[in-house]
Amino acid sequence: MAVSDHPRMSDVAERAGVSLSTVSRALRGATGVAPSVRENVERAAAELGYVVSRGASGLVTGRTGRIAVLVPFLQPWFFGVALAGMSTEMRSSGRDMLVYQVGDVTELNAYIRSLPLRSNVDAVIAVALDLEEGEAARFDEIGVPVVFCSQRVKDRASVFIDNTEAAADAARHLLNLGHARIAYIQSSDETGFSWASHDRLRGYEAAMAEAGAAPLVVTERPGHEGGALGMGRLLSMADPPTAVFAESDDVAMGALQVVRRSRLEVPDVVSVMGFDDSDMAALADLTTVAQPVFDMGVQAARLAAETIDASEPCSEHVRLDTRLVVRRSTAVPRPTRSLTGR
Amino acid sequence: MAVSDHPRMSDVAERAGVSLSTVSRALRGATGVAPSVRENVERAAAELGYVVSRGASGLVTGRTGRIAVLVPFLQPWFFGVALAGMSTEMRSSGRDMLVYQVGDVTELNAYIRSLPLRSNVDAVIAVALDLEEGEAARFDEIGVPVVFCSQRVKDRASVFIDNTEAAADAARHLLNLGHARIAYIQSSDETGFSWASHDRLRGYEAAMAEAGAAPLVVTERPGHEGGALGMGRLLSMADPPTAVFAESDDVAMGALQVVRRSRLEVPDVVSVMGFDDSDMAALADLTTVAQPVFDMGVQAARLAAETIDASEPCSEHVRLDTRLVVRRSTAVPRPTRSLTGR
DNA sequence: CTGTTAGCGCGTTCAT
DNA sequence: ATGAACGCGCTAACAG
Repeated sequence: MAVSDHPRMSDVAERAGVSLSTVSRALRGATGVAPSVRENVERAAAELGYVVSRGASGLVTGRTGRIAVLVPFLQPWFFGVALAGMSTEMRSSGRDMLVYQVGDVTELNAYIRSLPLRSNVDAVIAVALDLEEGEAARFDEIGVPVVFCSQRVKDRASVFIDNTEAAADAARHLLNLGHARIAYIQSSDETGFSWASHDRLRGYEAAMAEAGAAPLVVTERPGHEGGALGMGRLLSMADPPTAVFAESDDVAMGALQVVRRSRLEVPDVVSVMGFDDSDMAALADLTTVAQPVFDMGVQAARLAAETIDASEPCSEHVRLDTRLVVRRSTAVPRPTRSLTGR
Repeated sequence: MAVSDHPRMSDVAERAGVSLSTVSRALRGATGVAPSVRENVERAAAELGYVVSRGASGLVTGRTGRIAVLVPFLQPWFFGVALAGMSTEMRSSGRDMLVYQVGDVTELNAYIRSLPLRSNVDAVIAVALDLEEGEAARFDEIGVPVVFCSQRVKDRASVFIDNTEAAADAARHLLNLGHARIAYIQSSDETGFSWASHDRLRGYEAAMAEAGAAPLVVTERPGHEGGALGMGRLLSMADPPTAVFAESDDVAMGALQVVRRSRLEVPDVVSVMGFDDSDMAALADLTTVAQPVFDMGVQAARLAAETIDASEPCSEHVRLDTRLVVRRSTAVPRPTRSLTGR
């Protein structure tokens, strides 16, 4: 197979009338190159449409200029936003972003091992992989620094929010509005609960306990389908809750759908609160907890870049703030216990 | 700077008790390696956690095993799904996916040139970049085969749907239901219209003309905000339309929001049709045109892989089918011209 | 400030 | 079926 006919550094050198190493220095922005020469070289490179081969330079420097991002899914809003943040940060630091959809966490181990990471990327960012306490060790054998995004991992570089505190704030908001019967809808699949969900539940429970209110938790499948099912169960209880706090906006949307199809009014009959502030939340006028997903991506990429530049393991923890976004899906509770208030 | 301490191929060779070239052959699945030896080598590599350095092998083969994907945005549903399709296909063909968010198309040219594509990736997939007729030529100078996804480009490998025909089908569905006053909401920003939007408009117009109905087009900013504004304008007309066809689900969602906030019933008062079948559509019970976005990603990645393997330019066109997904946002028109029908 | 030289890790001849 | 030697394009250390 013939080697591709791309221009090489020697072509640029010839055109600029200098030596190979001068081109290398000039293009790399290294010091010790006369400004006029540098300009010449850059022009020659541009005219040839030349770009350095990262493969060749990485062979020497031991750096690839690439960061791998591992996501469980690509489709949900959350990952698109996080990737956008990372992309922005990596663009400014001149690094490239490799994206791998790892899918089911149960096959995570095997998949990670099959990935060409070691000596092919400088760092890995693992996004919302919901690892168990010890599972982070799986990343040790890939021989590349890892930054965790949207999950706090002990003694590892990670970027995260305080799900527990944020959920407690959200629950308190409902309590402060005067709600006493507040349900929490959480989701669970074959893999079990996500850590985020787990932490949010704890925050909800803490706030309820603090207020002397009895917790009411329903568990359904993930996504808006689960939200619809959960709300269905709540609406068929003897004493339906006046407010529902869903684990995520997606779950909340399912809950809202059921309420609206039943022609019950939100928030008159039942208040609904979500978590995420995804793009759907604004559309649906959903009160929710906003988490800075884009910024989490930025910070994760920044942490990765720092780790690479420092060439030593980093275990910095970056906790980002959440904020309650109050919209029209929450209000003071209905006065009576009848669903329609009539 | 010390070279990283990853295991090299020679380490595997030593451990397996064979030579370097045998390891290379075994790991690459080349012929001419005794089965027992191959097994030994693979075990040794696994034990060492060794993976081939693509940089080094690419230096020899001229192939990087990487495909770059260029997207204007990362956040919208569409791109996540398309990337998921590509990711799936690339995983099965053992290639890695580099993702670049190119952002504003106006700076596309400069950005593409700054990207380390030539001799760093084997192919480029450009997703929904909305290029003008001649703009595709910008990709020529990067010296890498390009596949266009979600845009038809003359004489270039591309994967796309027939937006015009799909939109005509959608409009015909509304006409067949008995609607005569059907509006189309399109979006436009500083960059102008997208090609998809443009093509859909043509389909709508053709279907309307065919039925002898007068077209009614409103143009607003992109996204659900534009949909809300557009619907506002339609609802304040002397003779509001009985059906609205939005350029996209996102726009349709904005339109739906306005209708619902006005306490007008969908589809009793006004039918609403979208385009995309995004995840929101199902949630909102929105009738829409489904386009196979995931499959478009798969096909684009497949085309890219074929082009690479054939090592010659490919200009195959892959047209994928759309289908109308009828939900509860469309129905026969209200009997009277009053908005509430009373 | 610039040029010369020696490898980086691997795939591919060509021997054996 | 296996091994030895060469070079892919580039950077780094050194010499000038």
